[in-house]
Amino acid sequence: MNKLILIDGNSIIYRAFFAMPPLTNTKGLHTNAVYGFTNMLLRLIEDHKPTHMMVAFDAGKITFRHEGYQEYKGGREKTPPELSEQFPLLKELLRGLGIAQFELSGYEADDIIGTVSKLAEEADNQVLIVSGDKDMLQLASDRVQIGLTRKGVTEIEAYNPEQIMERYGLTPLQIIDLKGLMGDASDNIPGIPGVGEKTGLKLLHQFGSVEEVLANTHELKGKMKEKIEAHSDDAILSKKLATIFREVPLDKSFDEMVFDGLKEETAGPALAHLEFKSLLERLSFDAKGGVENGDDTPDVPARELEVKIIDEGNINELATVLDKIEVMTAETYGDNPHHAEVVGLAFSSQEAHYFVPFDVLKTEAAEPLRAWLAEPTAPKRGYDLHRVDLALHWHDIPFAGAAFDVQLAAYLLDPTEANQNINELASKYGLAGLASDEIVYGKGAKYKLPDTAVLSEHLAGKNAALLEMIPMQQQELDKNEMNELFHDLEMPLSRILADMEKQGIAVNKDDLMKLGKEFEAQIKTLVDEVYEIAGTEFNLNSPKQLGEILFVKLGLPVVKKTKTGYSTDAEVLEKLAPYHDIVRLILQYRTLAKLQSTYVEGLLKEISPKTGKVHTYYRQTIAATGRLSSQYPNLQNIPIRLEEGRKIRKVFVPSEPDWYILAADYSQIELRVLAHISDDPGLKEAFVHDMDIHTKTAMDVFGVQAEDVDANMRRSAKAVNFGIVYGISDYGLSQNLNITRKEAAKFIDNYFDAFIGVRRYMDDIVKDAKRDGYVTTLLERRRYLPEINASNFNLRSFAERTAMNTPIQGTAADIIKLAMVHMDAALAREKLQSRMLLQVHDELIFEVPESELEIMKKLVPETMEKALKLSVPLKADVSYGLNWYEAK
DNA sequence: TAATTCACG
DNA sequence: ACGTACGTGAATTAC
Repeated sequence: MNKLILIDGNSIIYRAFFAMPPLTNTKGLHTNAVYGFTNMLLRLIEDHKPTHMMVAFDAGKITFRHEGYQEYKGGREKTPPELSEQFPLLKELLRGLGIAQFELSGYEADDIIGTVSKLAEEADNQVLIVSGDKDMLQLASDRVQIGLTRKGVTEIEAYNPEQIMERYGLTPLQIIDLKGLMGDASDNIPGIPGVGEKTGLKLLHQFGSVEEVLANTHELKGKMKEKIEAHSDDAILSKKLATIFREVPLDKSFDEMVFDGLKEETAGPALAHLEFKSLLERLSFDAKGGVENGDDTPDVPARELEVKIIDEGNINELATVLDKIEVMTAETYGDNPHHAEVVGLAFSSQEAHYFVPFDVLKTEAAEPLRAWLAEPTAPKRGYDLHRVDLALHWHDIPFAGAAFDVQLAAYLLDPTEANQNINELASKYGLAGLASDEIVYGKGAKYKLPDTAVLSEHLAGKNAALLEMIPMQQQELDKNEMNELFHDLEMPLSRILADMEKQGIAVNKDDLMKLGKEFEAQIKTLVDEVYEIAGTEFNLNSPKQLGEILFVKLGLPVVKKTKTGYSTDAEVLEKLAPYHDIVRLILQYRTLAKLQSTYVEGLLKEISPKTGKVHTYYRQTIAATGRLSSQYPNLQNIPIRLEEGRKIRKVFVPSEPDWYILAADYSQIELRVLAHISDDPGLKEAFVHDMDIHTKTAMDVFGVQAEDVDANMRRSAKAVNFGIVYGISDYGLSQNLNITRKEAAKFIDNYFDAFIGVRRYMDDIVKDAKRDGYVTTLLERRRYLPEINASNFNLRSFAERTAMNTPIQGTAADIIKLAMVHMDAALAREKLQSRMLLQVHDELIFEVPESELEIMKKLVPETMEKALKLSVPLKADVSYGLNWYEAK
């Protein structure tokens, strides 16, 4: 017989919150209620040894009870923020503890519990319901006990029907009648005024039910009779409201509630994350989930898996079952996939695991396997296939047909926790028994590859985890309506990115070295001058030594401090420039030193000897907003704002003679997106007429005509527009414009008066985020904001600004990604030689043969503008030249 | 490995 | 009262 524990999550967390003294973790989040809740859970598990557990939560503010009675739960005190911020923490912890949690929009936790307990007792199981709410007593039966919290939260008093009879003289169902008569102030259930527990019990002992009481009021007298007769409707309504609904359409089975003990590998990290050290000790769990073993010898993975190790002789065993292969994992070595070693590949079907050492993959006998890898119609599922594609490419093994990338799916499901490796993902999905990479390989300097037997089994373990994970992720993608985003945008994009990266962009090495020589000479002069003025030689790159010179030796005023000492950043130096000639020189030095080390030397190091190009690596799972990031080298931050730096762009050239670099960038994409999602009439009109948006903003904020907008007004308006996109704060704007906070606040207020739709958007999106715990882009990309209800001002404000910014930045990212997918298709469809090379957030860069210049000048901006239909037009400007500098 | 600085959108 | 603008990556110093 099974033993189920069903917990009323909302009720218990409330109790715990008020019962426990305040407690915060090092990040400033309150954790006392979660702590109390956890203590109670551990106690329950120890005392009752349940086979199944489930925590139910209320979902949404409006429930079916509001249909008949809109004032239900009206007038209730707002949940204190110190408590609301703990809900996401609790839910995350429950996942780590392996305890199921249910919620269903429109129903309360007690309805879910009522429904599950009904099913459970019908199936002959034992049930313990845990709550702080006496209403639950109505669910008691010979199979269902009700545990009510006493005083604190860890003490629980269990009731069965006999004990309820002893205590109240009522059957469980009569508890509903009692509440019908008494009402409940906290839920705003009226009941009959003047009837409390005592009178209610007396009436029920006499008549048995609310209906009988009302039918027999003639047997009563005095004030009591009047009140009951006057409020008979209230009593009926109250009884209805107090009745737990036991037919909730829950699409859940008991299997989903199975609890087979706390697993150290998931519970440990979850408890450690909350900084519950005492609980970790009590359970003697390790914060890392018990994966540390203290010595260097690799552990044998927990799962015993049989792996067929493939060699030239037995490769047919794999070749004949390729159509059954469901997942693959490639073991690569090295951070930069363009230079990564490939150690071997593991393939798994539902029946068997295979490991192919890389040397074997290169043999003639492996041709069928290589053909399968290269075949676009043969679907590949795995983790970070983009990296696999690149690594194989540089070893001359083509790869195609990526159909499901677990890393990418994880990124969409939670972009802030995406760079989880397979092990972390596996524990997230409750799949145990995977040895961690650290154990198998050792970490840091001790990193070394284990022998084939250990490695192949480890990879097979990963494959086994992937096999189980993929359907779970697919289900979650379905639930979040992210199928299109995943299958039609991000998956195709990952192949396009790989193509761009393999193509690379040519760099004129000689010119770059010449530029480096020029910088070197200028830097030398500047350094000498600085030493001369300072009267001593020191390390100009050291903020510490520089601070010493500026603020101690030269006695300049300290403008700003950092954690470790004086700040010497550009903003500070600008302020100091009037005081001393040395400061200008230092600023110039900084500019040139940056260009030299990052862009000349850095770029030179990245030029491939093989291709004479740089091949960046776009990362698709880093930025929380949905943007790409670029590494080895980063080609998304090549200088442009200052002329000295902009010259760097001259060395980026077409890779073929008589070709051109063509660049197209979206004009004001983020503000256009804002106009669309805020539906602000003024902003929309500005873009429909393609006005200069900063001038238009200045006109509306300052209340002047276009011709009266001076440069300063436009500059301020531009800063306000930036601020709006970033999630505005008066403080941030005041810093940016170097004005007082009051003046900045005034600007913002004027802006919101002029663009009321934008104000409404900002208010609504923050409200939505507080309600849902996440925000989304137009294409349903999602970002969770667990700190949106934090009581810590800084944490909460940051989350609020993120809530405002992410749908804007993220939708812009969606749009250019769409444009890239469409552009890739267009180049193929039109059979063009032109190649897409780079993406820089709102800009696409191509290399184009002269013969295709005319068509590309039209096709690129057109494709970009049509990527997604908004309520305002999108605009893209195009230009071209002999190098990236000229394409401006 | 963390902190600081600075390049980009 | 609180004290930050949103999102990245790379180079460098200092611990």
